[in-house]
Amino acid sequence: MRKIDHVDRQILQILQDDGRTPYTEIAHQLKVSEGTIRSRISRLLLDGVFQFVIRTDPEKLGLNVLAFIGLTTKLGRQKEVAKELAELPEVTFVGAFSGKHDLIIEACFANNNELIVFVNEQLSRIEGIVAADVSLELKQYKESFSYVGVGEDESLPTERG
Amino acid sequence: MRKIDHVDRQILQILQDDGRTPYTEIAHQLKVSEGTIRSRISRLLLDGVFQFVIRTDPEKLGLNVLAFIGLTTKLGRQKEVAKELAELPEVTFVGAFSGKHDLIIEACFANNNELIVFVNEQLSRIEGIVAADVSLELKQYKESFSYVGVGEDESLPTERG
DNA sequence: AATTTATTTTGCGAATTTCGTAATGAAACA
DNA sequence: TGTTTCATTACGAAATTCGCAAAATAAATT
Repeated sequence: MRKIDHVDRQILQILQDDGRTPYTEIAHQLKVSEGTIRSRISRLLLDGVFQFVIRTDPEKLGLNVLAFIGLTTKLGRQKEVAKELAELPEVTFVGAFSGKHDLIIEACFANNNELIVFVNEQLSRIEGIVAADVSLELKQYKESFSYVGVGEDESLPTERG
Repeated sequence: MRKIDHVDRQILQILQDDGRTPYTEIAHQLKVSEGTIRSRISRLLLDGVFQFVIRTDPEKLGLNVLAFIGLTTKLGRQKEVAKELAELPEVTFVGAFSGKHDLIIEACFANNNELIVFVNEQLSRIEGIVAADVSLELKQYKESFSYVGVGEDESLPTERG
């Protein structure tokens, strides 16, 4: 995979704000040709560095309850539990972690009742979940889906499988 | 705000997979005119239902360490702490929660060392953080940035401020 | 250092998409 | 039934994307 240089990062930065910014516009901002932007974007896409998506506002879709749930799983069942959870549409995030909880998931619901039904009925049905620690989101202060600009170029180690 | 109907949801679903799908293409798939797609999308954007963004792969950007950190804050300092945290580029998510932790944040780093430096130097500098409970992400099983298709239309309560 | 080789950038014309806008159609209301 | 409102459609104009070949750059080799 080719190294991601400063121009690439600038492209990503721009697309972060508006994923539909025309190539011509990006080209103009970065003072290169449209073809350059196009070839770089298609390379970044090919390398799986980023993808075009949309970000929806859960509240506007009627999902007013968002919860993080820390799970303790029975030894040896973690992976299976994770995969089962990932199948559920309410669950928007599943990760295995070190620390207090073996798995942490994020899920969203229309209301508190749906949440409690989820915990009591859906989670309890999954074999291997020992405990669930629910945290209800009261207010969101930040959420960024793009990691551009965190560790700059120099932090990039040479290569990686 | 106008009700989000099935066509809107289908549009969002398509854009979820590829945020650059042309209006003409969506129109063709949904068997309506391009103008309809265009007017619906601009309305959804105006209503803040969604926005065009990109999703970058942290690993491809050299960010191999992702952590969730549960924070306990001093009573009355939660909001200020949250705002300070939101300013940090490493921090990609900040939320206030009910439950074990007052705040939960997500942050990413190039390596473990940067993480420990962050916890020991950045977090400790913020006035009002009582305790930090770090969970290291070992594996990610699912992450969806769009909530379309969770609670279908019928789950949408009438209106909301 | 010179030459080859590989890669990136640029510059067009053609195809496609988006945009502006006015006409049409459909639902809500009086 | 007539009126108002709002969504959909149609279509030409403007802008964007695409395909591709030439030029420029960078990297590798001798």
